[in-house]
Amino acid sequence: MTRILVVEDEPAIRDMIGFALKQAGFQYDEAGDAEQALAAVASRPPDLVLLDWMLPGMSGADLVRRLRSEEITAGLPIIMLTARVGESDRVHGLELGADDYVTKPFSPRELIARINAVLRRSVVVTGEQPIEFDGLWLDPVGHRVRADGETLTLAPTEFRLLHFFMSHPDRVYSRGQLLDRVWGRGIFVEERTVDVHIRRLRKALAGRAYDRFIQTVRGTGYRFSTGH
Amino acid sequence: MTRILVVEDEPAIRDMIGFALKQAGFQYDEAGDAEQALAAVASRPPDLVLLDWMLPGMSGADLVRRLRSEEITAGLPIIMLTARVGESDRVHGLELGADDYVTKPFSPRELIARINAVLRRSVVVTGEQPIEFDGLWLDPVGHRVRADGETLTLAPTEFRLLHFFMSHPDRVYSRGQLLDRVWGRGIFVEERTVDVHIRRLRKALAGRAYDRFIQTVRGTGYRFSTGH
DNA sequence: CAGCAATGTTACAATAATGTGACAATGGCC
DNA sequence: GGCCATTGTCACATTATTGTAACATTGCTG
Repeated sequence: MTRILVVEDEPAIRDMIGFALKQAGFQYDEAGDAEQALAAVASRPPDLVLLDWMLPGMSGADLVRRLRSEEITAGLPIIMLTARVGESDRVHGLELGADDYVTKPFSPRELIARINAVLRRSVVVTGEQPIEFDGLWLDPVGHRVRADGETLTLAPTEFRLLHFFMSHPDRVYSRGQLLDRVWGRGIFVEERTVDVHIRRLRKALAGRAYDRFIQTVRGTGYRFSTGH
Repeated sequence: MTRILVVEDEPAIRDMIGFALKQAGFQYDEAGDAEQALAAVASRPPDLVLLDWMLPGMSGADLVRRLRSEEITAGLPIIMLTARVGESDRVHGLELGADDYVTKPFSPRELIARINAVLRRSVVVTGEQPIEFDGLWLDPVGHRVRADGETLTLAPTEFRLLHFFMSHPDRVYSRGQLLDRVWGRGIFVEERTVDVHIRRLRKALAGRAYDRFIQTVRGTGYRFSTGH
């Protein structure tokens, strides 16, 4: 499932975009300014960023520069949203490293078309590094998990769940939060579904006793931690 | 600073391109025909070549072939400029070894975007050295594949697919990404087409059990890897 | 320890993703 | 022009995944 981060301060436009994205089958997160955007990117790297040129505080251009300068986010596909029409601005945005831009006003159809085009172009995932905890190793790029060198087979949701946990260790997440961040916003499923997937993930990790990393916090949620 | 060689016989188009390139911060050289282009490449190798399909004398296609056949220029990123719209020409250009093509008329923005995309991609491009994994051997220049010394016959698409995979092992690629990078951008085919070609490639490799190198990652795409 | 809420566990049916074979269109080649 | 290889697409088969419900177990509170 493709996840898109929408950085836009106008709630009306944000909603419109959100609706279009949902229609098109994308998951998405929202950010009202550059700071929120950076936080969102850090906590859960999206597959693509839709970025308004005009933002309160740090401008869209600054944000692009910032994202491009960081190793991890350097390859993140970015589409700029801009009301400006001057060629110099366009070139400017592209020079900074945006992969494409869409001029307001735009139709949802156009937006989706651009997104698909850029996504197809983009060179795989955000240059994510493998993560390891005590011999439990996960490679986001290769989509692989190893326990003490032995490859494990995980179903897609199990993989995403483990990936999320390993990216955010030592933190408790409620079922609702997990649904939001692993399943995606706007996905409507029972909260107990999380329990079942936790169970499945634990089962998959149980062979080498790595299931102990997935811990239940009664009354709150679940946590990934190498400690007890 | 990135240097681009523009091979185009029409002075008007050349100027337009030159202006766009300058605006975008590229340096560039110009050539009016294939001979000038070869001379320019020899004297001052560019980072990328923008090449008109229709040239007086040696055609653009011939020039691509020529550049690809020379050791030093074999990996040079090439973008074709073409007025033709026929699907067969596109395939042709990409088969010959162009990295992308832009159909006239094009906007400066589009051109720059394509250039940036190709440049970003080409950084990772592996040379024209033969690649081998556990007895599966592929020669990009000779267009040859051997399994334990025995030559395999692959259809062109199968070969490109395998070549791409072997150049990027242990990474998962979505169907869309494979279409972009093996078929070429702007080629519009069903994503399921990838499945069929994967199947054909596996079949071709199955004799020596090398089909296990092509792995399905459910919900995501495919991966080439010698491991399981 | 009873009673209750939260979580673990299992089974299952619906759905989604992928594998597979066939076919028609296309273009190269003689 | 006729033959052949290649290719994209479809229809259908097969398999994996997923959400849910139902029941079991655990742990807490008084």
